[in-house]
Amino acid sequence: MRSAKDDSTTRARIRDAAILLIGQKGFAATSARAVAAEAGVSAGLVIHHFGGMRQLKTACDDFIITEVARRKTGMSEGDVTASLNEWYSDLDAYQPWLNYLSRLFTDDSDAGAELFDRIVTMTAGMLEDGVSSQQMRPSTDAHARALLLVTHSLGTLILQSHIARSLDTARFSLESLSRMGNAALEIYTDGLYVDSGVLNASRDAASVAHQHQAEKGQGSGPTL
Amino acid sequence: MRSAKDDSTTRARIRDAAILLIGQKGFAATSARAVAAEAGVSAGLVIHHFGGMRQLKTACDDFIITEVARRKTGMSEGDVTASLNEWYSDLDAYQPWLNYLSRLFTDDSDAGAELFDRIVTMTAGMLEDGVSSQQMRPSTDAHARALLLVTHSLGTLILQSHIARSLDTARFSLESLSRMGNAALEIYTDGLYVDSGVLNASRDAASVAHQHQAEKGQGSGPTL
DNA sequence: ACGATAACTGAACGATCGTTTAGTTTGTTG
DNA sequence: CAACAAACTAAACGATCGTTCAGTTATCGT
Repeated sequence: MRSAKDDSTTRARIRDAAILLIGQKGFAATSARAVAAEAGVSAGLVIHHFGGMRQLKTACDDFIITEVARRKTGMSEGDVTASLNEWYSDLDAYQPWLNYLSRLFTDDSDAGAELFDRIVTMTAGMLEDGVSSQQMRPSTDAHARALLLVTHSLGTLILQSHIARSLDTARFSLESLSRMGNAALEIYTDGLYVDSGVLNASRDAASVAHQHQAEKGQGSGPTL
Repeated sequence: MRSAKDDSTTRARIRDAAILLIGQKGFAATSARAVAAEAGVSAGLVIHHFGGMRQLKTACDDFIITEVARRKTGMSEGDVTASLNEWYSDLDAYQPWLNYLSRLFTDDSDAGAELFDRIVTMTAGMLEDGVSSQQMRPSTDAHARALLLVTHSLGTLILQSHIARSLDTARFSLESLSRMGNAALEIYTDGLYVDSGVLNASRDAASVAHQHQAEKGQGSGPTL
């Protein structure tokens, strides 16, 4: 169930300790000494192996990004969604990685930006396939739709602690994943509104060339 | 266009400087001296007015939460969504507050948790109203649906920098808000899938009592 | 005008930060 | 076993952290 790169070298232990702590507290709140203690080594060794805290951070970024883009079996090598599903299926083992991944998108690093864009591109491709195979409805703004779906997915990743608390389950529990997934599928299948009143109102408002910005904002209602 | 609490006391200047910097870099990466420099005062004065950095943080939390729950005109006093729409309509002025708000939800503070739960409760009420007035479709899991919509909304808030980059606009630009809002309304109105095949498959998989967790994960497809 | 009170500064304190350095242990290779 | 390289530790360095403190400036009621 573990990854093939499960090496037990000291360097790997330090890297894993850093991923754990950065995922929990964030990079700025993670000291070299704390990483060393977690890995059971001295502080100097952390710097000796990575050259510095900044390099350790990028090493962790690279590791996580490589892992998120890797699939053991079959599939195309860049399938990020499949990787995340695999991670979701063995939550205890992968939770530190999921935590780190969240941080990657919220402290706006270059690595996080590249990964985000790659996921958007991949999602756009999946939507294209879905539309051309007539399983999904086309959008008037395919790029925005892909971006929206990625935002929704990563939003549930980043806000996992709030979701778990609100549902009174553990983080990334099967129950919360199932309930949130079904709620999403309901909307993705039947929509939320019974008719297209709100959508039309929004399009009308937009075509009047936003005289009053506030109006459009209010019109979006639950969209926020 | 400014808030009524636009006081120019030194204490308020320090608090605003802290909100700006914490919103930009995060609390752990914001020093008392940096806040002091931004406010144009000495470092000691920051501590003198707030008693310490931790108290300054909670003062900022309280300020933001009070502001987000406050409406100048008319509406019920706890309307968070309306406040956010107001903020969205004057983006240059409110951007520091939006940044700080994002941090509130990502460094899992108690204040952020309380605000999140309040937004969920409020959204659940809006959904109830929408259903009972026959404007929205009912859900088999109303709580999960409210939680999902809040997650989506706050996701677009937290991931704003990625959204702006992907759309090649400024953060919280009108163009990006409009495109993302319409993409969301499309899905909320017509759904994403042309039929209920995926939804049914997911429900079938769930009823088999998750023998293989991986299957359900895969079944959710673009839901991630 | 004057004492009291609050606002405010600049220097200093101890703690902790990332990093360096010197020296020790460990492992490999002849 | 000798010799060299890598792994590793403990101590120390300078920088910066939050906070304290002594002293100065401004504010204000009487």
